[in-house]
Amino acid sequence: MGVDISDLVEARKVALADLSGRSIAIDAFNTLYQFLSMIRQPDGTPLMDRDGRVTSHLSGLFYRSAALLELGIKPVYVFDGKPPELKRKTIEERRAAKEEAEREWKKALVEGDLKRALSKASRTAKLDSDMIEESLSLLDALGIPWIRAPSEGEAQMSHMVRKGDVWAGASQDFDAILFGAPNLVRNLTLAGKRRLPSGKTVDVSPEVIELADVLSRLEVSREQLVDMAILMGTDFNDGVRGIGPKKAYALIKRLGSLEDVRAEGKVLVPDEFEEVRRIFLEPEVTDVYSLEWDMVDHEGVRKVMCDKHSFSVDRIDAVLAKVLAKSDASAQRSLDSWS
DNA sequence: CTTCATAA
DNA sequence: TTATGAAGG
Repeated sequence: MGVDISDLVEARKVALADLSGRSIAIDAFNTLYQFLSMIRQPDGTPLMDRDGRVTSHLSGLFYRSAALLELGIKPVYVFDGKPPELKRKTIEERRAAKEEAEREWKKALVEGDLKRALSKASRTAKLDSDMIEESLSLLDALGIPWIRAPSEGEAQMSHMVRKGDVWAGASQDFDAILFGAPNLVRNLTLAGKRRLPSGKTVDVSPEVIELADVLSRLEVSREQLVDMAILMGTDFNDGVRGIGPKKAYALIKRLGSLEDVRAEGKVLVPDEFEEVRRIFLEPEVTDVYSLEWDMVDHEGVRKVMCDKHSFSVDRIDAVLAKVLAKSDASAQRSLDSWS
């Protein structure tokens, strides 16, 4: 979820190939949830290994990561740590929504309504600690670095972009903008198309959102953008009833800050606004990490994907062959540059 | 989601 | 070559 400021920002469409040579910190939870909700059979059943364990997240993580490497894009996955206390309510609401979706999925199946079944199933995605561990093993085997954030993954990712250790953060959520990431990539997907719940396909291409561009267009500071988000509602507070992006923008433009909005007395500013501000402006992050992209451990990938999780050896090998060809080529280029 | 096979 | 649908685990 996160904050929906899509109406307030402009994104620049890019081709995946334009991102070649860049390092990108990817919001791991956001990405894995995407895979878990989308990679399903027509009745909503996720992919599973021979032991009945869900493998949709591994399928997505493997094919996408391999393709990024092949394109010369250097991914680092950033996992969430302990959520801020203020997120508790959001987490509980999501859990309840998943249970409800689970019931509706089963109901739709009984009624034989496959379209509705798939749509409901996609909202039941759950990421457990085993799935996270499996994902980390796969990334290790692929030679892709990962980081466990002390708290919010998006905060950690944004911190790394701010420091210049990576070029951009990647997530479907806009929160990285509020956390101060200078560059955010959305729709970091391979296929240029996405199937909607309706069954229709729409073109989607990666897009870049620049924090500086957002702020200069709106003529606000990041602090003011965060204040707008608090009025609209974030993962850490309920928004003010009746206030969306337009009204939040108008209010902050006219009055300047939440203190001033409160002083005017017309809008009931959320009580916890100062704490939510601190989450976005002074988040808990770490500088203890190393970004190293290693050689792909072919045998290791096979172990995780094929031995443990029933993926086809042929398919895995075919993808790895392309990645290895690419890394051999770059190794050759760097050797050439010495001569 | 990405890949694969098949059709236009 | 591009579009579409089924399969993948």
